[in-house]
Amino acid sequence: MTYPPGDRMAEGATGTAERRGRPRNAAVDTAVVETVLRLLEEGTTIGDLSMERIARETGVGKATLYRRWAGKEELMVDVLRSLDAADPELPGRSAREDLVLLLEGLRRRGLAKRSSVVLRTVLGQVKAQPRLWKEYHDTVILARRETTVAVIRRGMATGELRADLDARLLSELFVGPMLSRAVFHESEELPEGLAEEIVDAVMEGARPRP
Amino acid sequence: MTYPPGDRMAEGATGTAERRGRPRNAAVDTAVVETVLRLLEEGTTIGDLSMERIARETGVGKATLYRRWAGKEELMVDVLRSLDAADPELPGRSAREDLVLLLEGLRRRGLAKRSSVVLRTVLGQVKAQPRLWKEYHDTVILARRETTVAVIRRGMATGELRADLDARLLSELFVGPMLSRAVFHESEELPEGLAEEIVDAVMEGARPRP
DNA sequence: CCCATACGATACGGACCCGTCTCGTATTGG
DNA sequence: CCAATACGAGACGGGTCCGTATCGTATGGG
Repeated sequence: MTYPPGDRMAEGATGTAERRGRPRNAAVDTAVVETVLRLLEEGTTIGDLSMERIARETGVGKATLYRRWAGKEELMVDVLRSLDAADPELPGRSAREDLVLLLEGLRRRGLAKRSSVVLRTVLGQVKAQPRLWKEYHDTVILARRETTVAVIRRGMATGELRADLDARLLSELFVGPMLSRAVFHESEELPEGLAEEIVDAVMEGARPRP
Repeated sequence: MTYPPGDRMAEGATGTAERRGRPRNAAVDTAVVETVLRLLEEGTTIGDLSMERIARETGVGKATLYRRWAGKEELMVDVLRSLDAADPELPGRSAREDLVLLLEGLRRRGLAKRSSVVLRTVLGQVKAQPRLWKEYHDTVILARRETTVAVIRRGMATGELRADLDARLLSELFVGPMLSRAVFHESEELPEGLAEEIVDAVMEGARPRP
């Protein structure tokens, strides 16, 4: 699932592309990333994640790690990539349906300890690891926002949604409540049906209709 | 501003309450907490914060730290406490006004690097430091939610807000969009007037009114 | 067959950290 | 004045980590 890097060691230009000796064991790449995810799920901080420990827990030599990644940061970037979940299919029949599907995707993601823990951890390391943050922000956060904004615009075009509001603001009206629950609270607070509840409530508004 | 602890060392019950020798320098308590906040603002991870470094950067002996706090976790709890910002005064004239004030408080908080960075950092350490999380969750997150829910209920009672929705869900409709911006995006995305925009949009709903 | 490379294991020097303790000095109460 | 405590500085033993190097052993390509 992970797709670790090609060879990063390249000391000189000596490298003829033809690799000669024993080939790398691809299973190791996967196993390492899985170990990191498991440790994160179990509550380990990025700060507490050492290459030494990762090697130990994977049952692998340190050299095997350094043969693949130049350091912790490089490894982490690959770990993040491995979390890229496919966006849900959006049938496009109605804005409401698409929005519910999007939020439902978020809800499931919040329920999967794996991504929610990683999410929190990543958020906490933003400034310390600008590369990690940029990677995550650009590939995950911005991508989701663009998808959502596109749905909003379609809804505006069909008259399903008010066209007099900023599309991005509107998208966050839908997404924000689900995200804040996923990030700030616990998984018991992400019950089934929450996606519909939020979408319908935002659609109708908080003010009583006459 | 910070109010560090009384003496935590209490080895035995020997402690007669009358303190004899040189009294502690209260300025040190403040200076230490300020140092930690500064380091966090500058992007230091909790994991990279060592007692040794905190002492060094504050210009203080390690013993001085350990005289006040039993360890890093205790110190961090006090750091978090020092961030408790007074909740804004809620005049209670209308739900809309109160909600705008609440969200405006969040916006300002997101703008203050100090709290937003600490917020992200804390979120990232949740599982690794259950005590920290509980402290933060209970004193900050739950308190805010309760305040918001109270406002919502008042609005329901006066007919300003729909009474057919769960008050907590409704509160998150208002708070979530502001929070998700503050946490996931950058401070340029927290423009003046955002609080009103969100409140009004949620009030009216996303569906066109007839 | 043979040589390049991968593998797990482990040792290495250097860095930093923890929490305690000991200096010499400052500052208080009694 | 004196006993008690605080202070900055830093030594101390014990730990973990980093990134590199070196084992002996697998496992492939040419």
